[in-house]
Amino acid sequence: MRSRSDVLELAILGLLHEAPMHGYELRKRLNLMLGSFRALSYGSLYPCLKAMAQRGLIVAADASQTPPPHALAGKRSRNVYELTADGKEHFSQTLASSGPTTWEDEHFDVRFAFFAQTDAETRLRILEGRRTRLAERLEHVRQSAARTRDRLDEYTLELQRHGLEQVEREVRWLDGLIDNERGARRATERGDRRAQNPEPGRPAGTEPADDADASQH
Amino acid sequence: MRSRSDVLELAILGLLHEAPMHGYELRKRLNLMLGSFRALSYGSLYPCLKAMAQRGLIVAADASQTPPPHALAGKRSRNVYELTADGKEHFSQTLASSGPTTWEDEHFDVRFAFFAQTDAETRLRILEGRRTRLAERLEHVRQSAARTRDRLDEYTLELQRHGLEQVEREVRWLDGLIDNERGARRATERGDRRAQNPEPGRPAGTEPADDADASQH
DNA sequence: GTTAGCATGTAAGGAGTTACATGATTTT
DNA sequence: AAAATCATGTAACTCCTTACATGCTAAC
Repeated sequence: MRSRSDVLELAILGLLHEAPMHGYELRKRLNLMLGSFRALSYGSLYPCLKAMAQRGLIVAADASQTPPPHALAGKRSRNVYELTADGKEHFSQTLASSGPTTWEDEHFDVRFAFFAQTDAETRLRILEGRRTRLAERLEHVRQSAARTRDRLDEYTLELQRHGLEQVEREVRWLDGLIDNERGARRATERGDRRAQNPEPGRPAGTEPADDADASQH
Repeated sequence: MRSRSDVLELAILGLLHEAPMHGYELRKRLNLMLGSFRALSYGSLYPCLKAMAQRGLIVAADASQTPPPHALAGKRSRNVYELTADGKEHFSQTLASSGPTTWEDEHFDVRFAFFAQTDAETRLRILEGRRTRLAERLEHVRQSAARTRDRLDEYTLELQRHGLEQVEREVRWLDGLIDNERGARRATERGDRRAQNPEPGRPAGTEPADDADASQH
């Protein structure tokens, strides 16, 4: 019963799968990957790397191997990590899983970020799971909102409305993605070569002209 | 240097300010209030109540005072809490503050939930602070996205695009609210009696017919 | 009368942050 | 040579969750 925050671990495995990296850089990529904010601290990252190295998922290759731009002799700083065979194995096994924890808030983003390396069936199962999860929430919130509506002031009401709208939007986003995946799958089953690369693209109903206001910075 | 999660404390103060309550009910209201998910556990709530009672912000009035529906004699369960004078004082002082922590993610929602009891100037300052905060994020993410765009696969790109869009939407929501507050303030300054109650309403550009798709469950 | 839900609490532990301590490299 | 930024790490502490332990009340 592995605790439910192998999230960080999975993210690290995934990034190191693309290319070896040292902690500092890893952190920046990590912060970008997940919606992008909530800067992960070194106090989290380094201990995690250490533990993963001990478990044999990654190894710290001394910087002597790959001399960085401005000649950095094999002194001692810059621990460049890379995946071991075990690490690769663990990564792909995790990517193949699609249990209920997969579509929880924190997990979902990371799993989605590695969809390009996830097989189509798993992708679909995760998207559908997430969609169901959000729809449940929506229903729950709607009902309790209906029960308490008249007792609330306008600001609280507006907050609730806005929260609801955000989740609704999220559900529609998932709907678009699911449609795309289904389309790609049907095309593949029919042997349509052109659909080999799923192209998540923009889900239906999301106009690219959307940031007209925001682009005026 | 009060730790930055008086969030829970503030929320409790606010709810008890409306009406005395026991922990179990408090928890339900609490979970509704903030976007509505991430159920707060008893393991958090009860110790917090205890600590607040010790600090003299709230008192546990024995259930004997308000006998619930089906006659629950003053046995021992149902600790109904209410604010003390100190608690009320602390609450209104906190509501009057508008420091930088105010517009951080977790704080903001709670502060907004109590806007009806916050004076107009503070409301505006918090909204503007939050807006600036989000705009900074947006800028930061946009730039690092632009730097890494070509190296990313389509799913990661879509995730980034979606994240960006969400924040943009949030900014527009705030813009609407700020406009409303400014309008209400100008009206009040001119002595316009009709604008006494700010009516946050729906910010411009947010159609109520929005959940047409979602209501088909 | 037994199951389900209301109600309160505690102990252990997970996950992450802040603050500190250190040193190398690059820029000014 | 000073300042900024890259880079790594540790220790203490915070906040919260899970799991446990307990007992009352309502419904079937």
